[in-house]
Amino acid sequence: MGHNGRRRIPEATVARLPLYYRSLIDCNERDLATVSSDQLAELAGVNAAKVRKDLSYLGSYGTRGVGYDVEYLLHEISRELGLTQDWPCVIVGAGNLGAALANYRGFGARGFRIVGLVDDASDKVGQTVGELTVEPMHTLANMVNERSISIGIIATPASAAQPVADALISAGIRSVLNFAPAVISVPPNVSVRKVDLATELQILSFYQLRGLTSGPALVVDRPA
Amino acid sequence: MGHNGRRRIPEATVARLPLYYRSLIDCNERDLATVSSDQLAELAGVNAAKVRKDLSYLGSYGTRGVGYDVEYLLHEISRELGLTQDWPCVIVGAGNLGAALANYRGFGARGFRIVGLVDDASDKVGQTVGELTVEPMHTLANMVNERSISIGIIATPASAAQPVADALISAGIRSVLNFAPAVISVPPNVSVRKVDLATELQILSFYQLRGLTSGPALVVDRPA
DNA sequence: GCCTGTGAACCTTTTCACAGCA
DNA sequence: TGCTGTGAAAAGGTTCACAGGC
Repeated sequence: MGHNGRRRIPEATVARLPLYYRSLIDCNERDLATVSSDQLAELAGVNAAKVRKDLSYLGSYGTRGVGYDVEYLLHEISRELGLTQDWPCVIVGAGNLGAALANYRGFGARGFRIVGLVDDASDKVGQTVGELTVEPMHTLANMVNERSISIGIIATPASAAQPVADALISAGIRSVLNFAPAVISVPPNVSVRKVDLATELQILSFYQLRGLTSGPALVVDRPA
Repeated sequence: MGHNGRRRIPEATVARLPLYYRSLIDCNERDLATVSSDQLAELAGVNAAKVRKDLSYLGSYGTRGVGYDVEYLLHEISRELGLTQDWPCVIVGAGNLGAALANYRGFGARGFRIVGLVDDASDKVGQTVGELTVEPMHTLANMVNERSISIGIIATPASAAQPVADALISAGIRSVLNFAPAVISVPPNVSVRKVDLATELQILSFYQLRGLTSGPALVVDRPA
């Protein structure tokens, strides 16, 4: 089984694990017992060498000549990603985006439940969004504590992003998903991921402008 | 001025240009005439060496001992990103997410106007969302043509993503932003960027689980 | 024969460090 | 002196290609 055991998993690999996870769920629903790196690659939209390399960082979970046991690999990846446990989330900002996120049934369901929705605008506080009621900012620290919230989602305008981040962090949050189009500064023990719609569109426009394509874009193979 | 002239801009650099763009807008609003790579780095949340390298791919637009002229650099980056022109977009999927995106005033405004909202559900068609009316799928090809749409935004459930992508592409779209949690296959002359909330949360959960932080996360420097 | 696991080659990206110009 | 522009070094990520077990 080579040197394997406890090597540090590269960031690029971590970023692809959710992709494999989703692909394996697919396999499972189609009652496949095993998958090859080729099949998994196709489902995940990457190439087979990458799949094998990535999975090898987790351990030697495949069988030569056969492939990977779907259930088993699914279990291992879930464990690595922490999807066997619950991650209560709070959304700050109950505007269009915040409300949509609160209602969104696409959080891979597993684990990431929205348990709080916060906004400071007095016309928002008290409103109902799905099963949540909008609560005022000053309740944040208590909320995080009482509901064991571990992830904060920023869905405010850019100008509010930094103060909101500060508030989340001083409430004890150490993982932040930022939808506001602004860079936020955080201490080194806090993770931030950002999702920026304008940025994505601008990248598309760059390539469209030149008749080029972004990425390997080798995600081909459709007949037509 | 070195070898510069028409070197190909690396993808990693392209992905950061929107960040610089936004930072420069900030500078402009604060009436700064010039900005150094250090300042720009701080605003964009990257390091100064990267800023200089990135900007050097565009040309030698800085002045040694001084920095970069804000207006001028802003103009150059706008041009590179194609923000001097209009990019009409269509959103497919008028659920929570699609509706939120249609209303979202955070597309960096410039250029990316949503000019169509499409959904196939008969209870959605005809509804009004902001200033848009939901139109049925079969109007897509005409719409793309008549309104010169260049970017398609997929905001459907995962199961619809591939057929919707196919429809967009056969309508002539060559840039796709995919919010559905599914991999879509496209021919090599089409760009796809994806935004996946579940993926982002799972990456956060991976690092939180281990008490680690993703990325360089050196975006520090806040007093406290 | 089939498919994994993995060194080694290769390519991209980041960082360093400093020459060169204002 | 200050800050850019850029070769060169280092790090990180991807792909190749094949040994090795099923």
